[in-house]
Amino acid sequence: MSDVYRALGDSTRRFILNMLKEGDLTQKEIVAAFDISQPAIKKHLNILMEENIISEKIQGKYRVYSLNKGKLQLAYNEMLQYIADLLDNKLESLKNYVEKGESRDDQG
Amino acid sequence: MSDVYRALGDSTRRFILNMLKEGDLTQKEIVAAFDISQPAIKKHLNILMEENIISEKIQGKYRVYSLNKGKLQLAYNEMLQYIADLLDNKLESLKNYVEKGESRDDQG
DNA sequence: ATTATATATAACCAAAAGGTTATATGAATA
DNA sequence: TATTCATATAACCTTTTGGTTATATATAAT
Repeated sequence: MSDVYRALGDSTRRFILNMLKEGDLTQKEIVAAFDISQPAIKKHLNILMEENIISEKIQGKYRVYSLNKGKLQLAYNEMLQYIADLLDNKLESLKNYVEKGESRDDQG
Repeated sequence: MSDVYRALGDSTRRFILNMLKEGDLTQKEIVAAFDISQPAIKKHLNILMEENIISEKIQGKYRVYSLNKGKLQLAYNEMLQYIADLLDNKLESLKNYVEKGESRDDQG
């Protein structure tokens, strides 16, 4: 299992991902959304890129960042599989659980 | 949001959870499974207990740890929900994905 | 060509995380 | 009772993490 936990383990990074959900953004735009410095944001972006959760495209003097949804989906599946195995869960009920937050037929 | 990312963000702790899936274990047994010291393991156990992902039962001189499956499921649900929101995920396709490991229709 | 803008990078810092050893304590056993 | 075993805890160390400021570089605009 890749270390998506690390990448998602920081609230600034989670917020960056939330921003990128709405659409691609330049580094400048991302920096502007926070109270921390450009190098600090850059480090977060680097971490997200190391985990392949976002990717970077050079556009002149800009760096445009976008969500790597394929990778996120893989991460999602890995985690879902992991928890399903761990709990001997029926994927069906887990699916409901995530989607609706309901039907906790606790088969622990 | 509780700090599940922190609790699950360490591979030693995830391994401990895997061990506890098989059944309750004493601290001694858990320590024996790793190359790190008893106090180090104890710290990991404390973190997992702080997040209520495991619980401890005193049995004489032993501490018996058990997985709190309901809470673990909640923790994973939280993370899965976060990623699902990022992806606007249809969980139907994910079901296939996990079950058959196929159909990577990269919708990046 | 000069200046301004966007980003990259180096050097540094404080706090947190994960580990250690040494030792105390409480329960079981010889 | 003395000893051993399982665990707890204190003190400490190193590395990582998340941040800083200062400065370099590359592109864009004057």
